[in-house]
Amino acid sequence: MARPRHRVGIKDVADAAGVSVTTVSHALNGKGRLPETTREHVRTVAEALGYRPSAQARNLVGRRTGLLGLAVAQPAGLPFPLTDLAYFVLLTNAATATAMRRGYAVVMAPDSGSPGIWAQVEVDGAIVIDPMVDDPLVRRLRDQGGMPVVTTGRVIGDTDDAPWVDNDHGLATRSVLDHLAEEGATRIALVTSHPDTSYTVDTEAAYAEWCANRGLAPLICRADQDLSPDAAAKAAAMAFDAHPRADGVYATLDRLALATMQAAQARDLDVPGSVLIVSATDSEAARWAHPSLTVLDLDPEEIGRRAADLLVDLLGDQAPAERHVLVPSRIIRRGSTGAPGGAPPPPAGPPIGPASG
Amino acid sequence: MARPRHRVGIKDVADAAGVSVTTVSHALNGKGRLPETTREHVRTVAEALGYRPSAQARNLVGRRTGLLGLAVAQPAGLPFPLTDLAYFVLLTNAATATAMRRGYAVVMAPDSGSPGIWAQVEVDGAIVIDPMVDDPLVRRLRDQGGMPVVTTGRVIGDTDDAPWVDNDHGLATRSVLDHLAEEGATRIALVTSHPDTSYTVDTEAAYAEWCANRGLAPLICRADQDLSPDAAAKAAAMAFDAHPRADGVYATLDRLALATMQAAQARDLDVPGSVLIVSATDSEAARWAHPSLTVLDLDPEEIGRRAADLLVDLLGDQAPAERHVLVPSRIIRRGSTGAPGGAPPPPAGPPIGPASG
DNA sequence: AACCGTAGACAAAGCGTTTTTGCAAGTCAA
DNA sequence: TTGACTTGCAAAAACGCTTTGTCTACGGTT
Repeated sequence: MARPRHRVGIKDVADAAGVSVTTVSHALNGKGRLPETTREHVRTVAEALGYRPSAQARNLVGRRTGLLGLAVAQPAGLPFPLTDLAYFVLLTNAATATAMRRGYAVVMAPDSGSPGIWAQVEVDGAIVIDPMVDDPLVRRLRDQGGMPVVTTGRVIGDTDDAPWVDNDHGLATRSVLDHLAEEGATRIALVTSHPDTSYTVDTEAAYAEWCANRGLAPLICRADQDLSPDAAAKAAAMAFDAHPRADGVYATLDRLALATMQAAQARDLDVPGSVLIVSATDSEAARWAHPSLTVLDLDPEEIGRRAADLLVDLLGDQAPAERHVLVPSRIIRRGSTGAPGGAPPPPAGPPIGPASG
Repeated sequence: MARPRHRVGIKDVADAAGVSVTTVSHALNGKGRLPETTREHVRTVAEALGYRPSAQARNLVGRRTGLLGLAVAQPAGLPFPLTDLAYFVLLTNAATATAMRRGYAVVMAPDSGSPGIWAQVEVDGAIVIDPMVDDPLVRRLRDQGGMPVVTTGRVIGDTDDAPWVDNDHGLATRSVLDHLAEEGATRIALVTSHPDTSYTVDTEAAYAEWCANRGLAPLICRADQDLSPDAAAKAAAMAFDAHPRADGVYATLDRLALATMQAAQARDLDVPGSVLIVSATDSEAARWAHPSLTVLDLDPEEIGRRAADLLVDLLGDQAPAERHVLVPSRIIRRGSTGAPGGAPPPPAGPPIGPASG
């Protein structure tokens, strides 16, 4: 009751339970040899006292930091990641929550150049979002004490057993293309950025194969590296200045899809009347566009959760169930492929990819 | 050379320098009574050995966690903060970098309901972005061990000496309104969200006063709490369905400004020909819109930096220079107020607000 | 009866720092 | 010359946990 401000430590629990600190530690951590009765007793007392072990002390003895790094790969010079911000925020929040539940705090920072923030702070492991081909940040982090690094999206050029979490972009691409075809598109273009991440590579490959299977000529419009509005507009224009022009477009980023829509409308092509458009990422802007954009829901939250789980597994004693995780995605049909435009988002389609869990 | 894998600790430095660990600690931390020569010597040796003190051990003895919380106030139920994502990401990155430079890691999480993640993780202090009136999260954090909490934007209803970092939204509002008037607007409406954060309150107040000073009737269009596209559209519509209708609009959020532009264009009102629009926040979408939106650059990075600095000051021994920081903002003129539409963003106007630093 | 194995518990040794205390040697005033 | 400070450094005690090693009973074996 009149407890001193003194935070309750393992010693207090031991005293209250009439046992030694060793026993408390063992009981609470499932170590040592103790009868279940004692464990239960200690647990009860600890609970009653509101005991919460000090992360600092625990980390000190365990020679860990209790921190997980969360880095977003970021082309040099750009203030923003290329990844859509909403995607990134959802992923991040989910990863943070999961990591915390498992005893780790997440510290987040952009890549930002050579020495970088990541040389300063010590973390036990790291998650890198959307790494580039042969990503230097991933390499640096791995070198730095040989810590485990989980990537969301594969690192093209990496060894086979590097752990990752990803959507099945090949499968997703095929189902988007099927959807466009079903809705009547006969000449489908791919508007994408430079293929330097696994999802762009996978998407291009799946697109090329899909076209080949149907005897169609592929039309790939790549935007310049920097993804400026101009670059996006130029890439989008390619789809409509081609002969015959595209009547369906799959864009790998919402901003590319929006640029495509602008390009179409500038040419008096009605969306979805004359052109169907699908974006691979969802965003505020995609929902607000006129018409609203049909998108792929990549379930960034699940990606974040699984990445954090995988990383923590890797840090623990037992090996993780699987070093590679595929997260299913699904199409959200909106106005740009003819779904009835309206306020409440229409129900999502069936999941694409392996079942979750 | 053939050092064992053993990470270099304070003991190693002491041995190499031929002094005790006490001396090393004192020398490196500027404590104790040591001649400058000894300090210098120790520093040199430590540097040569690449010594980096263990944050865990340091925190353990200092009874701190070395963690700063970064929470974004988030209306219940919404997956996203109301704050623009880009604003939020820039602020966050800057705060993280600053905190790290000063020895703290930043863990970020959304508010997310009552018990919340913040009851789990222990932090030494926290930054809350854009708190609401009488924000419950701020209250909970303060109660929780009496930790210092810095807010970006004031908590309406808070005591006077609660520390905060903010833009001078009153000043900013006046300069936006002046800008609109200069460009020819005679009837300027304010499109805003419900006044439950300090910046909306300040903006409404400044707007009302500005109108009163000129004998103009104010026209405030408030969107519903949830800020859905529909709510935004409805608020925007008010500005043009009023009689006489608005020929200038200041919107307190980029999505409101975009909705306003859509509403105008739906009524065949040319922007900027017949209606001028300014948004209080910048974003990807604002830059991409047609015409691109004139916005206020709130300098979220500076806000993040100053908030982190203020919080760390508060945690340290010495009191911070000032408990309240005003960060200057500036207008970025773009197409929606008649700036020549084009690729390179036009040079920014003069700063609004007190000089930085 | 002497021996062994084991279940149950605990004391004590760290983990890598900071901080407190102590203690020589040197400096200065009386 | 003597006490009273000061200076420069080190030994040792935390900080709050985990882990290792040890010790005592006690039942079962030879």
